[in-house]
This record gives sequence, structure tokens and C-alpha cells, in this order.
Amino acid sequence: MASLVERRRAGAEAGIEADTAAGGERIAPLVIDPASVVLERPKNREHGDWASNIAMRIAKPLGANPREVAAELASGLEKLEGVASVDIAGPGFINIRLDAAAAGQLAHAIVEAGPEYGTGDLYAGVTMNLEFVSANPTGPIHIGGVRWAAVGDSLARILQAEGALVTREYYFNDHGEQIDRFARSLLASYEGQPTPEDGYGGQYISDITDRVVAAYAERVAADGAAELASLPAEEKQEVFRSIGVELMFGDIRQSLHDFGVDFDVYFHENSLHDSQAVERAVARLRDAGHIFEKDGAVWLRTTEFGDDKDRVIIKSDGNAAYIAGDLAYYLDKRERGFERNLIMLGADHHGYVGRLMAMTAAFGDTPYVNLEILIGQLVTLLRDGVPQRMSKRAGTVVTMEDLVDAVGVDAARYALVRSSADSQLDIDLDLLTKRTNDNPVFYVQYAHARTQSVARNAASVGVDRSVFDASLLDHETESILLGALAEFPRVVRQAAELREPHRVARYIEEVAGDYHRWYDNCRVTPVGDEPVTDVHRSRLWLNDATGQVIRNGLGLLGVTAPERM
RNA sequence: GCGCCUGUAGCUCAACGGAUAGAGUAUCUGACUACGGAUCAGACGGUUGGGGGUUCGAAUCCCUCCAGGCGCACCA
Repeated sequence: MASLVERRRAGAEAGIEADTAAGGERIAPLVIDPASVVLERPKNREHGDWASNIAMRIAKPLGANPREVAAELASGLEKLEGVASVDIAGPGFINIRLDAAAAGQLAHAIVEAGPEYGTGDLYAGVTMNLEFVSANPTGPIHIGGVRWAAVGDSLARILQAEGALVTREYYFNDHGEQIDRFARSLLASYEGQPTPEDGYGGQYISDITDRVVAAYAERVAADGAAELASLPAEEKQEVFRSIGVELMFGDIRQSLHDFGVDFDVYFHENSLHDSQAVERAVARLRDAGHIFEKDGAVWLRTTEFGDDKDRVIIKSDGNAAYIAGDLAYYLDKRERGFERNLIMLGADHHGYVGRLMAMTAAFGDTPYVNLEILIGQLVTLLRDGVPQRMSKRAGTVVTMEDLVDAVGVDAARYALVRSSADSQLDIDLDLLTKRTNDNPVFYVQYAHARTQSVARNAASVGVDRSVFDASLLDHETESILLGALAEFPRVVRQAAELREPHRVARYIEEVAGDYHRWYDNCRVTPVGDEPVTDVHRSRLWLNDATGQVIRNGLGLLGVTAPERM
């Protein structure tokens, strides 16, 4: 099986905006891989506003010197409106510099576009189901789950910005062995017994136990149900199971909500079993000839579709295996009309990818397209640099609430979303708690607050946006800031394509830095008795445009953009 | 043993196959009688884990070795 990232990238749409129209005729008939040609904003500003490697790409098939090809192209580019200069550099880069007026026009465009700036149509009208978190209702969401809450919700926002019709979905696993363990743990707690061998421990278990007892007591009072203590053991455990799961579910929803994450659908696994959906899914696969029986169990021949081994769907004891729910669930999503189904899983579940992709193929769908599984690496929790072992059984779990209580929602979300999900993340609670200024979120938020402060000051001294002359935005820091602002749409697009929200975070950090440096060099309001000029007015547009971009970017991350700090 | 992810500055992490590998933080030096100093300017800091290969060009792609994390059920 090819690497997931590779498959993901191969399936992503290539974004090519190189304009070859300015080239001569000898280039037209060439066949080159468009994905290898890039028109980009160079890292180094001395290389101009835009740069392209096209000459180096096409030199070989042409049998020509890259610099000569570049020169030919450059002569055409120089004639374009708004282009100030075109240089050939290094092995054959074409560096394009725009005149200030052309570059500055962007500030006006951003302010006009407002919240729409940065959005695109990459996935216009595409129905997407994004499933994430889906933690078992056997305890509070721990720190690993919080990462998916932050990354998943942000990804949903980014995909929506590209026009996707996204449904956020939480698969609520309320069926099976884990839940039974949870129920047994509650019962044990109620009866003063030690935590069962395979059960859950910790303070929250006794808390939930007390609440179940209280909730059941209300039921007794209301409709005369039998006293809890008088129930047979089996019924007693069922009381703890049903009410305990319900309470846990409510708690999880609440903490996610407090974290700024609300799902459109909380899907209960139980409903799949109750509605015969599992049977229907199995029947469908059986009709397709992918089912066989062996050793008293029902199997899905996943090896036919690249899986390591065939998988049991119905165990020999007649109960459905876990994957049976997945089959029915996937089918349900497809029947609800989702073209693309994304599931975010922790690295501890990446072993499922093969079988789920095989399942997709068995249903006649296309793996990695109709179903896409995003694997994220786990979070290591540190305390003063020492890794902490978390154990649900021992109850030594750091929860979502713990993290939010320590650093707040904005800082927590930002810290979790600013790194690639491919890399393991170390979170040092003590560090985050003691020195919150270390979190770059404050740098970005401060930049936004500063744009708002500048706007307020401008208004108070009579600087308004009645005039906009882009050619007056010609300071070096303005050129850099404008260049950064221009990147936003492609950053959003790339973050959506690659499913990598962290790109947005890194980007707004750069914008914040460029803004602070501009602020240091260019005043929006006049000093002392100086009259208000069009320079001030034009700069106000740039100030407001920057605020808009940071606001839009923070919005994609689910982080607030404060007016003041 | 097989598979997936990772290895980049003291630390936490970026970098669409491109130009001199970047930020934050830490350490050191500077800048407020100017729109918020939660800021800015500068310095220090790297054999991108090691070794091969592909390419005009590799942190990025391929092979191999080393190290760490996580998986390889008729458990969920």
C-alpha cells in the first residue's frame, strides 16, 4: 500500500496558475507536466513579487539554455500592465516585480471582499462528511481527542471556505464491550467494589455513579420505578449503562461546545444495529460475492482489495464484530448523499485503514476518494519536560477541561492546530500555564487588536477611507505586507487540498509579523499638527485589509480575533 | 518480523522538488516626550539522524542503516 500522504496528495487537485500566454510560439506545442511548473511568491523578497521556474522546466525538452528561454519569456512579460520589471536570476528563474499601484490595489480589494477574502471554489457544491473525535462515551475527552477536535473543526471551516458542503459528524460508539466495561465500573463504584480488572477508574467514575443514582431516584419518584437497590444485578447494570452513557454523552457534547466545536450529527452506533442496517450492509456485500463463511463466522474477503487479511464481520457467537458497524455506517453516509467521507483517526488506529479501504472497494466505491482517512499522530503530555503516562483505568487522564482551564480555549486550540498532524506533539502543561506569552496566538491576536486600535485612532483624528491611491503604498514594508496578504487565498486552498489547517496558522503568524514591522515604519495617523493626507487615508485601507485577513484566518482556526487585549 | 508516522537551531516547530533551510522561545545588545513595548532592530545558534542514489537543483523523491512513537484480533 502506498503511503497515505502520497495517495492523498496524488488525489488532490493541482493548482497551477502559471500564465504562459506571454511566451513565444515555440513553447506552445510543448507537453510538460503542469504540476512541475510553479508561479510563486519567492521567500526572498529581493527576488521580486513573483517568480517562476518555468524556463528551467521547459529548457530540457526544448534543448535550449534555461536562461535563454527565460529571456524570451521575460520580454513578453515585461509588456504586461502592472509589471514593473522582469529579471532573470540564478539558473533561470524569472523574477517579476509589480509596480506599487498594481500591488497596492489589493488592499482595496480585500476591504471590499471582507469576510469573503480568502474563500475559493475548489470544492464548490461537493458534499463532504467529516468525522472526527468520535471518542467512546466511557470517560471525558482526553488530550489526544482534543487535538482532533481542534484540527477537525478547523479543517471543516477551511473546506467550507472552499465551497464544500461539510457535515461535522461524531460517531457515538454506544454499543459493545467497552460500554459494558464502563457500566460494570459504575456498578462496582456504586457497590463499593474495586475497579474491575478491565474497567475504568478515577474520580469521574464515582461522580457519574452519584449522578446516575440521583437521576434514577428522580425516575423512581416520578413514575414509581423500583428502587435501585432492589433491582436484580443485570437490571442494575443496565440502569448504570443507559443513564451513565447518556450523562457521559451530555458531558462530552458540553465540553466540545465549550471548546467551540459543535457537530451537525451525533451518530449513535446502536441505531445501526437497531435498524437492521448492519444486516442490510452484509446482504449487499453478500450479493456482490465478497462474503464467505468459515469456522462458524461470517467473513468479508478484504484481501481481494489489498487488505492484509480477511475480516470477520459476524463472530461465531452470532454477535457483530466492530467492523460490521463501520460497514453499515459507511453505507449510511453514502445513502445520505456524501460524495466524500473523511475520517480523522489517531495513529493508534491506523491499522484500520487497510480494511476500511477494502470495504470501500467492496461496495464498489473508490478508496481514497469516496473514503479518506486522515491519520494524526498522538499528543505526548509533558510536565516539566517529563512525559506523563495517562491511564483511563488509573484515572490519570488529562482532559479537555483541564487544558482549557489551564490556558483558555484560544490558546489551547491554537497550540493544537499550528503543527502538522503528521508530527507528534509535545504539550507541556506547566510551560503553557506559566508562560502563556510563548504561544504565538497572542502575537497574532495582538496584531489584530493593533489594527483595530489604529482604526479607532484614525477615526478620532479624521483619517477616513474616502481616498485610496495604491501608488502611495510604496514603502518596502508595505510591499512585503501586500505580498503576504495576496497569499491568503492560495494558503487556504492549499490547506484545504492537503487537509492541513496548520498552514493557515503559520501564515497568519507571518502576516502578523509583517504588519508589526509595517506599523513600526509607516504611520496611519499624522503626528502632531501634520495635516491628514491621502497617504494616511491609503494606509488606513492597508491597515483595515490586514485586520480583515488576520480575522478571516483566525476564524478558520476557530480562534477569536479580539478588538482589544 | 511486517506496516504507518516522525527525526531540521539549546527547546517547541515551519518550509508547494527551487535561490542564502526559516519562525517563536532561550541567551546577549540596542529602540518609547510617536497611532498599544504583548512591539521593533541586531547578534548568537544548523553536516536538515548517518550513508548511497535520481535531478540543472533534495530537508523534501528512491534505496539502506540508526533512533523514537504507534499499529499488526472471531477487542472495541
